[in-house]
Amino acid sequence: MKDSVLSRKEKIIREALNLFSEQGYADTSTKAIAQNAGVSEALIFKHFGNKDALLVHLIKAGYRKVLTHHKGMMTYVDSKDFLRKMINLPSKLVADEPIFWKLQERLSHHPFSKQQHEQFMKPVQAIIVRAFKELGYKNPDLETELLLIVIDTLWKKEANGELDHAMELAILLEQKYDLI
Amino acid sequence: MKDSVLSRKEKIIREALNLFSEQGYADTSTKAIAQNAGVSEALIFKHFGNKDALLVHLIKAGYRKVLTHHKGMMTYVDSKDFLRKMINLPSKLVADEPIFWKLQERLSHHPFSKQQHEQFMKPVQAIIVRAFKELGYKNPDLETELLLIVIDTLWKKEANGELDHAMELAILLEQKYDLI
Amino acid sequence: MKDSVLSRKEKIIREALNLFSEQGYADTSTKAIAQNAGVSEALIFKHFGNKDALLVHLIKAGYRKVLTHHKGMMTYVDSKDFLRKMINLPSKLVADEPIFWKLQERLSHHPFSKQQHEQFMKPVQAIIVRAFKELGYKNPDLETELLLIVIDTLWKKEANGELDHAMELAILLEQKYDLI
Amino acid sequence: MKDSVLSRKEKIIREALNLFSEQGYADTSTKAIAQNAGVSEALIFKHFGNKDALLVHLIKAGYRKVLTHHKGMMTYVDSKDFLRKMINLPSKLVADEPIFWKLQERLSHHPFSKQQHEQFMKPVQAIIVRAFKELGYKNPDLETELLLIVIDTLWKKEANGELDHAMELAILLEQKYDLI
DNA sequence: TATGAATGAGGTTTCATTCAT
DNA sequence: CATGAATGAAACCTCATTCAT
Repeated sequence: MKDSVLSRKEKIIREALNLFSEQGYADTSTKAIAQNAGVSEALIFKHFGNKDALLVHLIKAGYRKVLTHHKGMMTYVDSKDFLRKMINLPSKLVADEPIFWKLQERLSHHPFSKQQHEQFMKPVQAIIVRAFKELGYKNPDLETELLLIVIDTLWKKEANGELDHAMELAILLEQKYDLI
Repeated sequence: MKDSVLSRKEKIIREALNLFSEQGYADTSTKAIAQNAGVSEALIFKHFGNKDALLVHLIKAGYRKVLTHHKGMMTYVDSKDFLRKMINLPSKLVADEPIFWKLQERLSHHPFSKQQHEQFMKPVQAIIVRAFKELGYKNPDLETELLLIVIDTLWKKEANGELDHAMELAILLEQKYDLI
Repeated sequence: MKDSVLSRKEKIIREALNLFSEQGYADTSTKAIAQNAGVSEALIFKHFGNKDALLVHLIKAGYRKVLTHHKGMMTYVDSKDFLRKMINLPSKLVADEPIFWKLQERLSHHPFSKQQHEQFMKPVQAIIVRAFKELGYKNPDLETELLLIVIDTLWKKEANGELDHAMELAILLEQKYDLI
Repeated sequence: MKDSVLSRKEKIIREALNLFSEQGYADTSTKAIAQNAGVSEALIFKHFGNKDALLVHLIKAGYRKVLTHHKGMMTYVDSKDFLRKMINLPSKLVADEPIFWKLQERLSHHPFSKQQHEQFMKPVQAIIVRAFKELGYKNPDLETELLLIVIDTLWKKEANGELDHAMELAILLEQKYDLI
């Protein structure tokens, strides 16, 4: 729609994101990206060097945006508040950058994608453990692992449009953890 | 080790399974499969027609084996017993056919893989709903959705060797659902 | 002419030799080779792996042929005889495998080409030194270096069709070294 | 070191000379030249039109410099003196413009390079013939051809750093032609 | 003068697949 | 049943070059 105000580089980024997230990395040719972006194939390589570097750029840029946007989201007020935030994080993240998270889900086996996601999630883990501890849970580490599993699937399904009752599920979880 | 007693076709199947599950479908060439199987590339096409049909064969065969092996697993004795079975299903499945489930996880976006998995899981869903109903849960559908989410991630992580405390997690879940 | 009796692989070899020797390695595309050989481009890679390996094959095969053909040429009867042989070697070599030596000249900067040629020439050097010693030359090493320089240019020019009086030059050299 | 006092055009010339002479013409991209020169790729085309014209410029400029520098070198005093000059020409030339002669050697198949070199050498040939005639050689033309062959290899090897005993060889040649 | 942005043409290589034997 | 020889199509990428600024 606002095609004309996007630079060619931005068009490439947009179409690469779209195609990678829909068809996967291997099944998206640089030619297809170029055509969808209305740009010469060579320009992709001028801007990003090679196909993999384009993907890496997408992922880096995505996490950068996510981090600046959700900085406040990670702040710890009290244990219950934090767990509530965690439970609702998937919906918020995906609502903000739906295509990026779809990409992240589809490419979860790409080494860089994997690494970045782990790096993004690592700090969270420790805080969840702390929260469960404060709330007197018997096995905070295991509780954390379980919650992270749920969260992990929540954003993946949501990004894929496979989650019909995201909000209800969040509420159910909040009840189960007695956060409400 | 028992290379010599495997037919050429079986060798192809074995190596295709290995490679697809490790590197994905698109990143595994028929040449690589043939080489690993010690077989001519052409033989793959004699036996399976084309690359996609080989994958379809793998998936069908996998689910066939799973179904015959775990028929009893699905039988409904009582609600608590069934939920317990469901919670422990991932570990059992993956223990039985680790590579198949790794494949299934890696190829979760392949249309046939997806379809087969849904078909495999559909019958279960209804029974879980029933179990939750019998146990007096307020929102059995939502509870089912949540449990299925957990189960889904359990087998995926387990198949990928990313689950360290599978058993403890199962026990934790059983406690949470008051099954123990 | 005898196109029909040449295998496709041999046709590739023949045309690669022709084109590389005429236009150089970098300026000869694999497509051009394939077209001249009446063969698909992919076949080049099936047979040789990559373009450089094709060149290496050409060079190796060339020296193999040269060595088997000129084994006797290198035998030492007496000093004068050997020097005479050396002086006439260029003409003989080029007469036998003109295109190969043209290739060798054009590609003298390619590392493998260079290496193979040095390896081919090294044994000769020592024997020439010995011959000059036996003939009482004051500085056999330097005399050898000079003779090798002449020989080196002789085959290069001859391979390039730039030597009009090869035989006369050989005779002149034989006179200068008092071999006649 | 004196980077700052070189104009951009001169930097291009310098780096093109370096790269062409080291890697050859086809294997040197205009991008590489621009990067080494710290200059935009487009500037090469502003200054020289196209890649080939840049090479032609290099060659022309090289011979121009060589000619102005070695004008006296070609003057004929007497036959022996001239032959002595010819024998020592390679060392002198290469000492003066080592990279240019390396370029000339590497690009000996480029039509313009070839043509210029022939044009540069042609006048010399006639004078060498005259010198050999004056010295009473039986076959002055053939003697000239041989001497030119030696000279040709001398500067090529010297330019390539493959000549260890240039001076000794020159002396040896002077002795052989009785010039000392 | 100098550049950054852009591209068409072409390069090498890989791929899934076919076919004669 | 099994293969070796062969290929068309397409992949990623590089190149010399142009043009607006």
